[in-house]
Amino acid sequence: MIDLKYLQKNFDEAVDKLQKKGVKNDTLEELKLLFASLKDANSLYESTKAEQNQLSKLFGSYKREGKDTTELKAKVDSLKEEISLLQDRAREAEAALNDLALTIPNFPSDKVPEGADENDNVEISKVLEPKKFDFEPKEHWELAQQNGWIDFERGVKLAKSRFSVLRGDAARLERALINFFLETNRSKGFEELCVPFLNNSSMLQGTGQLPKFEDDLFKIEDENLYLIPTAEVPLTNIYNDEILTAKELPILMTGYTPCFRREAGSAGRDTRGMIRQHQFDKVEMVAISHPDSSDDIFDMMVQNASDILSALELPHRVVELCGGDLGFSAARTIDLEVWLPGQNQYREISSVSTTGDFQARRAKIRFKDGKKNRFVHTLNGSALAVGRTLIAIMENYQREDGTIGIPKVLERYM
RNA sequence: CGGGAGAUGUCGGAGCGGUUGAACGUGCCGGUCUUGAAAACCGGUGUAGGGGAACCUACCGGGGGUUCGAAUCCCCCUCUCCCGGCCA
Repeated sequence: MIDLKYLQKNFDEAVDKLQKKGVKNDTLEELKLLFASLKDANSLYESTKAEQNQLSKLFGSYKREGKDTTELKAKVDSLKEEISLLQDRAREAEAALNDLALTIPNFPSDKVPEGADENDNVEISKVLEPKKFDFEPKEHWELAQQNGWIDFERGVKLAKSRFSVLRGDAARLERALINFFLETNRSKGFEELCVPFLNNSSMLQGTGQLPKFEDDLFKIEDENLYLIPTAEVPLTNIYNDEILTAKELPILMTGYTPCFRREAGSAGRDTRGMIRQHQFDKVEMVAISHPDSSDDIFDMMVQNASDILSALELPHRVVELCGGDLGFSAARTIDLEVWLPGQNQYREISSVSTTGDFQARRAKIRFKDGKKNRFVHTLNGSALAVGRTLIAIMENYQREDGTIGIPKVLERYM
């Protein structure tokens, strides 16, 4: 949730910022109007209500003193009707404002470059040189088939398209990766959590998936529950509606969860192979931080994800997302893209974002700064997407005969 | 899924329908005392919105109702706990 007071006071600046994210002026204009009309409706209701409260108090003392109350009662009765009307109006104004405000994306940070889409993202660095193959490297699905690692057909049979089954060494490798990631994150100070894979609507609103992106989620019929699209949802919302002490910050958390996505808008994209599935494993980092230290934590999280890729000896590049490519909740995002020799391109394997206080406002996560309560900053990032790491290992560690090597750091986990 | 109990501030736990935003304890902050700490004692401490301020409004799980007035009475929902069934 953006800061509506800020919007009101610095309207032009806010419009400017949100244009980077493709929000229309009209929407913000409307938001400003709704905010003003809520204030009006509220103060009118509150002052009238104050009057009624006064009279009701008076009524009490009249009764005690044995005075006649019929005149007083008549007065209050006439107020009551007016109040209920004013209250309805105030509530409507609040609901209208709230509905619209929840659909406004976060302000991009000043560091975010201008740009319309992923083509305008800025490469910051490349880490490790892609290895030269003296044969034509295969794509992961070929290797998967050859090694009996991934059973796409039976995944589809069990569920539907975009589901798959890992078998044998692939399943073991998946498990090894999860352990390796969790252990690495833990050694960097992240507490490991094991959380529910179903979260209720209020949590999904807290992190920004709802109300706008309901179509991207799997919902449980007859229950107010959704399969989580990322561990960011449960990990961030661990502190939903809580007030932390400054001493506790920063809180660094990591967790492994499967992630579930409808992929509603991506028909036809990455249909082959395991790049884009309805269910995939991911190890996530989440930080709840003091506003002053979130920039440093952001850098640390990017570095951590990159270090993990380096430890696996996987070539990758670091990319700063431009305004047009930023997600709804993000103020700033850096993607790590791993080199896939079979596809001959870099593909996203980790995405680290800071949301500033955007999610904290929605999820009401605050901390005591002296006497005052302030919103924390929340950050999240993958370290790493497990399925895509598996693919990267397959393509980067393939040998001419189609067999696949295992990264050294994983040996002790297999 | 069946039977019983409950939901109040950081936590524990009071609360005749009006001076209760909420006793008391605890926690936290400040002070006295102490070589230091503990203990003891004194003071301060909920959240959100509005207003320059005094102050006003809302909140005792959520929603509705009764009433001049509801944490307190009535109805619905949700959740939690205990007993039983089922079950990893």
